[in-house]
Amino acid sequence: MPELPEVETIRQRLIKGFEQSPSILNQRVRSCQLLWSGSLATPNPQTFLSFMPGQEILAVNRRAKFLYFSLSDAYLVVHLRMSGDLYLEKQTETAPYRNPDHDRFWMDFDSGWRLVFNDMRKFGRVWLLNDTSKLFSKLGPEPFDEKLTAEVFYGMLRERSRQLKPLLLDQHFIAGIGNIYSDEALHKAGLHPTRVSSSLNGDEAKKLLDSIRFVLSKGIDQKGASIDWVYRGGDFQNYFQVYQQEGNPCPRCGHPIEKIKVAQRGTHFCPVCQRRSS
DNA sequence: CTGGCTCCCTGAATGC
DNA sequence: TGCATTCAGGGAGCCA
Repeated sequence: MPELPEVETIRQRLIKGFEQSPSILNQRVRSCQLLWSGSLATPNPQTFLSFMPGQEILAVNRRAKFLYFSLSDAYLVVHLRMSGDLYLEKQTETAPYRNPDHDRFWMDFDSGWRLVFNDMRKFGRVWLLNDTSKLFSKLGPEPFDEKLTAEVFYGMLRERSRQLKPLLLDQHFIAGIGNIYSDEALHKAGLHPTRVSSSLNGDEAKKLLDSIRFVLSKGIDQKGASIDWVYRGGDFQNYFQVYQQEGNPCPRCGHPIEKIKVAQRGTHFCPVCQRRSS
Protein backbone atom coordinates (compact mmCIF):
# COMPACT_ATOMS: atom_id res chain seq x y z
CA MET A 1 0.00 0.00 0.00
CA PRO A 2 1.79 3.04 -1.22
CA GLU A 3 2.54 5.61 1.45
CA LEU A 4 4.82 8.61 1.20
CA PRO A 5 8.08 6.65 0.64
CA GLU A 6 6.53 4.40 -2.00
CA VAL A 7 4.92 7.30 -3.86
CA GLU A 8 8.17 9.26 -3.67
CA THR A 9 10.06 6.25 -5.06
CA ILE A 10 7.68 6.02 -7.99
CA ARG A 11 8.10 9.75 -8.61
CA GLN A 12 11.89 9.53 -8.59
CA ARG A 13 11.86 6.61 -10.98
CA LEU A 14 9.53 8.38 -13.40
CA ILE A 15 11.75 11.44 -13.39
CA LYS A 16 15.14 9.74 -13.53
CA GLY A 17 14.21 6.70 -15.56
CA PHE A 18 14.27 3.20 -14.14
CA GLU A 19 15.92 0.08 -15.52
CA GLN A 20 15.31 0.31 -19.29
CA SER A 21 12.65 3.01 -19.03
CA PRO A 22 13.53 6.59 -19.89
CA SER A 23 12.50 9.68 -17.99
CA ILE A 24 8.86 10.63 -18.39
CA LEU A 25 9.80 14.31 -18.53
CA ASN A 26 9.12 16.03 -21.85
CA GLN A 27 7.24 13.01 -23.17
CA ARG A 28 4.33 14.02 -25.39
CA VAL A 29 0.99 12.23 -25.14
CA ARG A 30 -0.22 10.67 -28.36
CA SER A 31 -3.33 8.91 -27.06
CA CYS A 32 -4.98 7.64 -23.90
CA GLN A 33 -7.14 4.71 -23.00
CA LEU A 34 -9.46 4.43 -20.03
CA LEU A 35 -10.08 0.75 -19.30
CA TRP A 36 -12.20 1.29 -16.19
CA SER A 37 -14.00 4.62 -16.09
CA GLY A 38 -14.37 4.48 -12.31
CA SER A 39 -10.69 5.37 -12.01
CA LEU A 40 -11.38 8.81 -13.44
CA ALA A 41 -12.62 11.21 -10.78
CA THR A 42 -12.93 14.21 -13.08
CA PRO A 43 -13.75 15.30 -15.77
CA ASN A 44 -15.97 12.93 -17.75
CA PRO A 45 -14.22 10.38 -19.98
CA GLN A 46 -15.03 12.14 -23.27
CA THR A 47 -13.63 15.47 -22.10
CA PHE A 48 -10.60 13.79 -20.60
CA LEU A 49 -9.73 11.64 -23.61
CA SER A 50 -10.06 14.51 -26.06
CA PHE A 51 -7.97 16.85 -23.93
CA MET A 52 -4.94 14.64 -23.33
CA PRO A 53 -3.38 14.15 -26.80
CA GLY A 54 -0.62 16.67 -27.42
CA GLN A 55 -0.01 17.39 -23.75
CA GLU A 56 3.58 17.19 -22.56
CA ILE A 57 4.80 16.02 -19.15
CA LEU A 58 6.69 19.01 -17.76
CA ALA A 59 7.15 17.92 -14.16
CA VAL A 60 6.23 15.20 -11.67
CA ASN A 61 5.61 16.23 -8.10
CA ARG A 62 4.16 14.78 -4.92
CA ARG A 63 1.87 16.17 -2.25
CA ALA A 64 1.01 13.76 0.56
CA LYS A 65 0.28 10.47 -1.22
CA PHE A 66 -0.81 12.26 -4.40
CA LEU A 67 1.41 12.29 -7.47
CA TYR A 68 0.74 15.11 -9.87
CA PHE A 69 2.01 15.67 -13.36
CA SER A 70 2.36 19.20 -14.68
CA LEU A 71 1.09 19.02 -18.25
CA SER A 72 1.27 21.75 -20.88
CA ASP A 73 -2.21 23.05 -20.00
CA ALA A 74 -3.40 21.24 -16.85
CA TYR A 75 -2.45 18.95 -13.99
CA LEU A 76 -2.95 15.22 -13.98
CA VAL A 77 -3.25 14.03 -10.38
CA VAL A 78 -3.05 10.36 -9.35
CA HIS A 79 -3.78 8.77 -5.99
CA LEU A 80 -2.74 5.11 -5.79
CA ARG A 81 -4.73 4.34 -2.64
CA MET A 82 -4.40 0.65 -1.74
CA SER A 83 -3.21 -1.22 -4.77
CA GLY A 84 -2.42 1.33 -7.46
CA ASP A 85 0.90 1.49 -9.25
CA LEU A 86 2.39 3.26 -12.24
CA TYR A 87 4.62 1.65 -14.86
CA LEU A 88 6.46 3.18 -17.75
CA GLU A 89 6.89 0.46 -20.32
CA LYS A 90 6.98 -0.11 -24.06
CA GLN A 91 3.61 -0.06 -25.76
CA THR A 92 4.35 -3.47 -27.24
CA GLU A 93 5.28 -5.18 -23.97
CA THR A 94 3.74 -5.98 -20.63
CA ALA A 95 5.98 -6.08 -17.59
CA PRO A 96 5.95 -9.62 -16.14
CA TYR A 97 5.36 -8.47 -12.55
CA ARG A 98 1.89 -7.06 -13.03
CA ASN A 99 -1.48 -8.42 -14.09
CA PRO A 100 -2.77 -6.62 -17.20
CA ASP A 101 -6.33 -7.52 -16.15
CA HIS A 102 -5.96 -4.75 -13.57
CA ASP A 103 -4.86 -2.03 -15.97
CA ARG A 104 -7.28 0.90 -15.51
CA PHE A 105 -5.77 3.66 -17.59
CA TRP A 106 -2.79 4.32 -19.79
CA MET A 107 -1.31 7.03 -21.92
CA ASP A 108 0.86 6.40 -24.93
CA PHE A 109 3.66 8.80 -25.78
CA ASP A 110 5.14 9.70 -29.16
CA SER A 111 8.33 7.90 -28.07
CA GLY A 112 6.63 4.50 -28.04
CA TRP A 113 6.55 4.33 -24.23
CA ARG A 114 3.36 3.94 -22.22
CA LEU A 115 2.48 5.03 -18.70
CA VAL A 116 0.17 2.40 -17.21
CA PHE A 117 -2.03 2.91 -14.15
CA ASN A 118 -2.66 -0.55 -12.75
CA ASP A 119 -4.96 -0.90 -9.74
CA MET A 120 -6.36 -4.25 -8.71
CA ARG A 121 -8.72 -3.00 -6.01
CA LYS A 122 -10.01 -0.01 -7.97
CA PHE A 123 -9.61 2.41 -5.07
CA GLY A 124 -7.12 4.61 -6.92
CA ARG A 125 -8.24 7.79 -8.69
CA VAL A 126 -7.09 10.12 -11.47
CA TRP A 127 -8.03 13.79 -11.74
CA LEU A 128 -7.46 16.22 -14.58
CA LEU A 129 -7.50 19.72 -13.09
CA ASN A 130 -6.57 23.28 -13.96
CA ASP A 131 -5.72 23.92 -10.35
CA THR A 132 -4.72 21.49 -7.62
CA SER A 133 -5.25 23.86 -4.71
CA LYS A 134 -8.79 22.78 -3.92
CA LEU A 135 -7.91 19.08 -3.92
CA PHE A 136 -4.92 19.69 -1.66
CA SER A 137 -6.35 22.46 0.49
CA LYS A 138 -7.25 20.38 3.53
CA LEU A 139 -4.05 18.34 3.71
CA GLY A 140 -1.82 18.68 6.73
CA PRO A 141 1.86 19.61 6.47
CA GLU A 142 4.44 17.52 4.68
CA PRO A 143 6.48 15.62 7.28
CA PHE A 144 9.75 17.05 5.95
CA ASP A 145 8.52 20.64 5.71
CA GLU A 146 11.12 22.83 7.47
CA LYS A 147 8.32 24.94 8.90
CA LEU A 148 7.13 21.88 10.79
CA THR A 149 9.40 22.31 13.79
CA ALA A 150 9.19 20.29 16.99
CA GLU A 151 7.50 23.28 18.63
CA VAL A 152 4.88 23.57 15.90
CA PHE A 153 4.25 19.82 16.01
CA TYR A 154 3.89 19.94 19.78
CA GLY A 155 1.27 22.65 19.38
CA MET A 156 -0.60 20.58 16.80
CA LEU A 157 -0.69 17.60 19.16
CA ARG A 158 -1.79 19.72 22.10
CA GLU A 159 -4.73 21.29 20.33
CA ARG A 160 -6.24 17.90 19.58
CA SER A 161 -7.17 15.17 21.97
CA ARG A 162 -7.12 12.15 19.73
CA GLN A 163 -5.40 8.82 19.88
CA LEU A 164 -1.99 8.99 18.26
CA LYS A 165 -2.52 6.19 15.77
CA PRO A 166 -5.63 7.55 14.02
CA LEU A 167 -4.19 11.05 14.28
CA LEU A 168 -1.06 10.10 12.35
CA LEU A 169 -3.22 8.40 9.74
CA ASP A 170 -5.37 11.52 9.37
CA GLN A 171 -4.13 13.29 6.23
CA HIS A 172 -5.62 16.55 7.49
CA PHE A 173 -3.30 16.43 10.50
CA ILE A 174 -0.08 15.38 8.79
CA ALA A 175 0.23 14.17 5.21
CA GLY A 176 1.70 11.02 3.74
CA ILE A 177 1.68 8.54 6.62
CA GLY A 178 -0.19 5.23 6.35
CA ASN A 179 -0.52 2.13 8.45
CA ILE A 180 3.02 0.85 8.08
CA TYR A 181 4.89 4.02 8.88
CA SER A 182 2.56 5.08 11.71
CA ASP A 183 3.15 1.81 13.54
CA GLU A 184 6.90 2.02 12.93
CA ALA A 185 7.11 5.67 14.01
CA LEU A 186 5.15 5.09 17.23
CA HIS A 187 7.39 2.15 18.12
CA LYS A 188 10.53 4.14 17.41
CA ALA A 189 9.20 6.96 19.61
CA GLY A 190 8.16 4.54 22.38
CA LEU A 191 4.59 5.81 22.38
CA HIS A 192 1.44 3.72 22.77
CA PRO A 193 -0.89 3.91 19.74
CA THR A 194 -3.90 4.87 21.87
CA ARG A 195 -2.06 7.53 23.85
CA VAL A 196 -4.02 10.79 23.62
CA SER A 197 -2.19 13.47 21.65
CA SER A 198 -2.80 16.27 24.15
CA SER A 199 -1.10 14.26 26.90
CA LEU A 200 2.33 14.37 25.27
CA ASN A 201 5.03 16.62 26.64
CA GLY A 202 7.44 18.60 24.48
CA ASP A 203 10.14 15.96 24.53
CA GLU A 204 7.72 13.24 23.48
CA ALA A 205 6.38 15.43 20.68
CA LYS A 206 9.90 16.05 19.40
CA LYS A 207 10.70 12.36 19.63
CA LEU A 208 7.57 11.50 17.66
CA LEU A 209 8.37 13.98 14.89
CA ASP A 210 11.97 12.76 14.73
CA SER A 211 10.72 9.16 14.58
CA ILE A 212 8.26 9.94 11.78
CA ARG A 213 11.06 11.51 9.77
CA PHE A 214 13.43 8.66 10.57
CA VAL A 215 11.11 5.87 9.38
CA LEU A 216 9.99 7.79 6.29
CA SER A 217 13.62 8.53 5.37
CA LYS A 218 14.54 4.92 5.88
CA GLY A 219 11.62 3.88 3.70
CA ILE A 220 12.70 6.24 0.94
CA ASP A 221 16.30 5.01 1.23
CA GLN A 222 15.06 1.44 0.79
CA LYS A 223 12.89 2.43 -2.18
CA GLY A 224 9.74 1.69 -0.21
CA ALA A 225 8.25 -1.52 1.10
CA SER A 226 7.05 -4.44 -1.01
CA ILE A 227 4.27 -6.28 0.77
CA ASP A 228 1.40 -8.44 -0.34
CA TRP A 229 1.38 -8.62 -4.12
CA VAL A 230 1.46 -4.86 -4.46
CA TYR A 231 4.41 -2.79 -5.60
CA ARG A 232 7.81 -4.12 -6.45
CA GLY A 233 11.48 -3.50 -5.90
CA GLY A 234 11.71 -1.84 -2.49
CA ASP A 235 12.89 -3.75 0.56
CA PHE A 236 11.85 -1.67 3.57
CA GLN A 237 9.75 -4.66 4.65
CA ASN A 238 13.01 -6.26 5.78
CA TYR A 239 13.40 -3.46 8.32
CA PHE A 240 9.95 -3.61 9.94
CA GLN A 241 10.26 -3.49 13.73
CA VAL A 242 6.58 -4.06 14.50
CA TYR A 243 4.47 -3.95 11.34
CA GLN A 244 3.31 -7.50 10.49
CA GLN A 245 5.56 -8.78 13.28
CA GLU A 246 2.80 -10.07 15.61
CA GLY A 247 4.28 -12.66 17.97
CA ASN A 248 7.85 -11.95 16.93
CA PRO A 249 10.20 -10.53 19.57
CA CYS A 250 10.51 -6.76 19.77
CA PRO A 251 13.95 -5.88 18.36
CA ARG A 252 14.49 -3.55 21.31
CA CYS A 253 13.32 -5.55 24.32
CA GLY A 254 12.42 -9.04 23.07
CA HIS A 255 8.81 -9.00 24.25
CA PRO A 256 6.40 -10.39 21.64
CA ILE A 257 4.83 -7.78 19.38
CA GLU A 258 1.07 -7.52 19.79
CA LYS A 259 -1.58 -6.69 17.23
CA ILE A 260 -4.73 -4.82 18.21
CA LYS A 261 -7.45 -2.82 16.49
CA VAL A 262 -7.33 0.94 16.88
CA ALA A 263 -9.98 2.94 15.06
CA GLN A 264 -10.72 -0.10 12.87
CA ARG A 265 -7.08 -0.34 11.80
CA GLY A 266 -4.72 -3.23 12.46
CA THR A 267 -2.10 -1.84 14.82
CA HIS A 268 1.20 -3.45 15.83
CA PHE A 269 3.12 -2.41 18.91
CA CYS A 270 5.35 -3.55 21.75
CA PRO A 271 3.50 -3.43 25.09
CA VAL A 272 6.78 -2.99 26.96
CA CYS A 273 8.46 -0.31 24.86
CA GLN A 274 5.20 1.52 24.21
CA ARG A 275 3.41 1.85 27.53
CA ARG A 276 0.21 3.80 27.67
CA SER A 277 1.66 6.21 30.21
CA SER A 278 5.34 6.96 30.39
C1' DC B 1 -14.36 17.98 18.09
C1' DT B 2 -14.24 13.07 18.55
C1' DG B 3 -15.19 8.29 17.71
C1' DG B 4 -17.66 4.67 15.38
C1' DC B 5 -19.22 2.79 11.37
C1' DT B 6 -20.07 2.02 6.19
C1' DC B 7 -18.74 2.04 1.59
C1' DC B 8 -15.80 1.33 -2.18
C1' DC B 9 -13.00 -3.37 -4.24
C1' DT B 10 -10.37 -7.83 -4.98
C1' DG B 11 -8.10 -11.86 -3.74
C1' DA B 12 -5.85 -14.49 -0.08
C1' DA B 13 -6.81 -17.02 3.91
C1' DT B 14 -9.86 -19.46 6.73
C1' DG B 15 -13.99 -22.30 7.94
C1' DC B 16 -17.23 -25.98 7.15
C1' DT C 1 -12.79 -30.59 -3.36
C1' DG C 2 -15.70 -26.79 -3.26
C1' DC C 3 -18.30 -23.38 -1.58
C1' DA C 4 -19.09 -19.37 1.58
C1' DT C 5 -17.29 -16.09 4.84
C1' DT C 6 -13.80 -12.98 6.68
C1' DC C 7 -10.29 -9.81 6.35
C1' DA C 8 -7.08 -6.07 4.74
C1' DG C 9 -6.64 -1.17 3.85
C1' DG C 10 -6.96 4.88 2.32
C1' DG C 11 -10.11 8.06 2.46
C1' DA C 12 -14.82 10.22 2.07
C1' DG C 13 -18.95 10.65 4.30
C1' DC C 14 -22.51 9.87 7.66
C1' DC C 15 -24.32 9.78 12.33
C1' DA C 16 -24.12 10.08 17.43
